[in-house]
Amino acid sequence: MTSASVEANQILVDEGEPRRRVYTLTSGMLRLSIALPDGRRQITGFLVPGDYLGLADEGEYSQTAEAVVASKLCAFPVREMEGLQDRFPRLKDRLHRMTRLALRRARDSQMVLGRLTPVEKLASFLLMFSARAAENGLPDNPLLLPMSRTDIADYLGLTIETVSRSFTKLKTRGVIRLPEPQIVEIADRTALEGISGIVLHA
Amino acid sequence: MTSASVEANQILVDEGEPRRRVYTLTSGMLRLSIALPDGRRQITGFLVPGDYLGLADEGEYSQTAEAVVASKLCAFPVREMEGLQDRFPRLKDRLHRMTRLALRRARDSQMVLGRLTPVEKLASFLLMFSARAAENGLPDNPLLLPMSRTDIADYLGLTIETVSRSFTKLKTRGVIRLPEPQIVEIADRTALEGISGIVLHA
DNA sequence: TGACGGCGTTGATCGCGATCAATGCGGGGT
DNA sequence: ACCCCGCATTGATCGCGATCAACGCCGTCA
Repeated sequence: MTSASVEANQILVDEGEPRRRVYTLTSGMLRLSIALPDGRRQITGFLVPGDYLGLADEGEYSQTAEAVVASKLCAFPVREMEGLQDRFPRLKDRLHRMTRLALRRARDSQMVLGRLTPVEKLASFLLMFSARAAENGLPDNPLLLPMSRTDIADYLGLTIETVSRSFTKLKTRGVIRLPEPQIVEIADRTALEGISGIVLHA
Repeated sequence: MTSASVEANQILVDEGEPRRRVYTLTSGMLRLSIALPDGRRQITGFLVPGDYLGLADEGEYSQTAEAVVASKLCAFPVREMEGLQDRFPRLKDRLHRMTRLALRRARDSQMVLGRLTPVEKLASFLLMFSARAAENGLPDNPLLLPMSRTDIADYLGLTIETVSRSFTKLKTRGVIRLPEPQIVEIADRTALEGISGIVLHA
């Protein structure tokens, strides 16, 4: 078990690279993405402290992991992991539980990507992020979004312009305030929940 | 352990219902879906024999499972499952492995939903289905699609009209043939792969 | 046998989100 | 101080996919 740290926008693991380690994020934030040959990109999720990286993969990583902000991690060589899991069944259960949670979140994301309108997508994104911030003991109302508009767009299947316009719509409706582009104040959580129309797995 | 069977379009488990059993599909096909209050629906996946139902959930089912065609399953009460997993570590590993595969597939689906065009979506859907049919020892070239256009639309985040037009486009380009709406003959697999632009987890 | 209803396809039109473009703002470097 | 450059926002326009609508086909049932 070794520790690792990455700076903002640095790549930690690359899609297709052999899966040698599993990581736990201890601080910061990562984004996981898949890219198409022509440059289109889909962000499949953001990792916050306590989340794992590389759990579901087999053979090689199926996603690229980059730091959104400077981050620290613990790295476990996959060989050691197997031994560890045998010696500590509780660890094995924990990893399995985290994988199942990741799957429930991915299913939520399928719903968001496939069937919500841009404003609904953004509303559900903000609520999910607020819930996850609260879970990590971070402020959940003046909410800090460390990622760029481009990242949000690539997560929600939109363009940055549409993301920006959706922020403006929520602001105009009085549902949120945006003192700074990265700081979201949820003015009316109930309204936001009504707009999102969906309850996501925290 | 008991067995169960459902007829076409019959609901097996409903979103929100307490999770009392885990199932394995032994024959037929299921669709898993999430619904919004206003009726919008997202199909998150199709289950083929060998797949499990309810693995990722905790407390209650997060998705509705319906039969696409008449199907048979084995049902395991979750209580027994825990005991079984302790007595048969191989079973536990198998369930974990299936969950991880389901997660990789869900991530692929996020990419498809968020960033592909309708024709690309359909191409990748057909390739994935062909691969899974082959895995199950079913014919993978004159490919049988047991689900309706509505199901395909709700899986790909499109309308039935757009799905139908995308079929027509692939047909016009000579990539597939459609002797019947439910039978797809892949005339040029390489071209289809080029259109899809993505390699999905089988 | 004819009427009906479900399903898939095709056509016509609309409107939302993508695209193209310009502007503003703030931070960093020389 | 100045000039960039990256990022977010806003405006103008385009075009793709949704929507509205009609039709054909093939079951089932009386």
